[in-house]
Amino acid sequence: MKNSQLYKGSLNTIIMKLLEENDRMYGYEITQKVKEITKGDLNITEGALYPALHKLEAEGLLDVEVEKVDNRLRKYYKLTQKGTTETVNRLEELEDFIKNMQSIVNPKLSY
Amino acid sequence: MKNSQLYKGSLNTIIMKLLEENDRMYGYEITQKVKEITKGDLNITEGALYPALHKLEAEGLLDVEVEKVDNRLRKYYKLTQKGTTETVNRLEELEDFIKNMQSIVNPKLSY
DNA sequence: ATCTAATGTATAAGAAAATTATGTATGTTT
DNA sequence: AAACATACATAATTTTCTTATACATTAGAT
Repeated sequence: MKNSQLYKGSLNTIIMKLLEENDRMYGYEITQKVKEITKGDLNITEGALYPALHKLEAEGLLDVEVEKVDNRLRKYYKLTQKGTTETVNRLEELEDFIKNMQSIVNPKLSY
Repeated sequence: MKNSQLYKGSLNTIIMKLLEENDRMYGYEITQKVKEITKGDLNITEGALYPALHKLEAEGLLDVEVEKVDNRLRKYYKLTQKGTTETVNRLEELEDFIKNMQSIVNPKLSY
């Protein structure tokens, strides 16, 4: 993991975006998916992931379904209706953020 | 200020990039420049800015020159040689970060 | 058979980076 | 005279993450 701290603050948005696409996912699955998408650049640690999931659930943005697969516990998370609405906002913010950061890196292209 | 927390962790990189372009800048000038570039989306607060500048200086990445303009104090910051080298790395990380975040937002374009 | 890695969740201690609030001081505009 | 802009700074608190640890099952390697 190239540990730049740039990813700070983006974890919630990442989780919500993945859940918007995949309907339901469990924690470990999210870490693997992110690792795959970023080609290993971003490895979400459990210490960051699980508290984030619990918080999103507490905020009413995620629902959880517990299942046992191969005798191992899995907690499937999915967006609530509120979560789905909120995801739209977060993704707008993310797109603005990306554009803004690009404007900063490459000011010549920003007009 | 649309306060998304996505910008968390990107302040140092923003400062260094601006200083790479503008040779020397003072704190207040940086806040105004960022506000301009992001069309008001990002307003860097003093409580974030000044500690960040002091830390970059302490790390030997920035040099400071104090001047008095219109009877008001200004502290001009510029990249040291070490800072210039480090800026190259930070910008690479930033570009990777942006690409990764784009892959997450728009997975259809990521192959 | 035994060990290591992978799968799966969780929390606690600490660090890093920000927000919020406050403080000081001068100059400009209404 | 009041409000806003310029210009710096710090302290208290919060947010978010890293690091370390913990428990439990399954798969693969030696």
